[in-house]
Amino acid sequence: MTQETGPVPSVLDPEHPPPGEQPPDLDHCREIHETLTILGDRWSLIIIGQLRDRRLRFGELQRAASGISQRMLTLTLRRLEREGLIARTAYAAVPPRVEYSLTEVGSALLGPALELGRWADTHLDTIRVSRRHYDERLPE
Amino acid sequence: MTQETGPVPSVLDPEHPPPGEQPPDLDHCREIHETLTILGDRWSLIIIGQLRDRRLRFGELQRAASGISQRMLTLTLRRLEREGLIARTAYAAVPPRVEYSLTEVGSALLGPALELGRWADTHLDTIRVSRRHYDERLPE
DNA sequence: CTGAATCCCGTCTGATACTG
DNA sequence: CAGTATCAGACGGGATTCAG
Repeated sequence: MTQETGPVPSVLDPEHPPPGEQPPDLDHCREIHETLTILGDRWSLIIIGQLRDRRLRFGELQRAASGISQRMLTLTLRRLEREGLIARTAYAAVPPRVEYSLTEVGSALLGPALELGRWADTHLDTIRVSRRHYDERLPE
Repeated sequence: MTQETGPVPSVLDPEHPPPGEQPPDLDHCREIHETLTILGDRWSLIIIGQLRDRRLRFGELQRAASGISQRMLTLTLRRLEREGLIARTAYAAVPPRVEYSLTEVGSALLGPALELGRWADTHLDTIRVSRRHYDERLPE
């Protein structure tokens, strides 16, 4: 997810806007898609996870999130900073030193992320099997 | 998220593969990214939400998920079926009648989705403000 | 060390038209 | 009704190069 092509539709009941009630019901959550737009990319959650318990410098982050390119690290950090999920601290020094840390909002995301992780742990194997079966049935 | 360009890195600690312990720790979850790849697109969660408590026909789904094109509905349903999150039942009749319903795995996703919804409800306003501030500061 | 700029490709998505 | 086929645009992400 990821492209923004029009107005964000409500995830679970696109027809009825959320009435602003307290318990987020599956029927009144226009925001889940917007949330997925925020961290549905390849790197956001990885970065957030790395920053979970300690602030890190740019280079540390790049090494920690193995495989990310300099470009994508920069872009992802900028966006997460813009959304207010991480904080950027630059020290006027030579060589440059920039540290990133989680904000409260960003930290609050760790819980839901864990929920997703549990679901994944429980069902991902089943899903992989399902894919294989599906692919084997079709080409016949 | 969305593109699959290489081996899926662990989300929260890409360097260390998950040792296969029970409590999914933020450090031992290689799967969250794979999960986000599954439902990080624009429509998957919308479809799943619509199927939460009742099976729906193709046309009903398209009307329920306002805005989705026939093409994207088809593609999304196929993928979700392949992952085993939804089940497709076709009735040999004229006119054709196809119904979609959640599988157990798909239903199990509703909980984590609600968690994300709560996070969104709590913090999304803050995030929107943060974006505005960020955009106002920069262009100066 | 921390980034910005550019080029390039694959994918996601929508619009439209056609079919059993 | 429930799709399939084709076209075209937007965006994500990597590689590489340059700069403060």
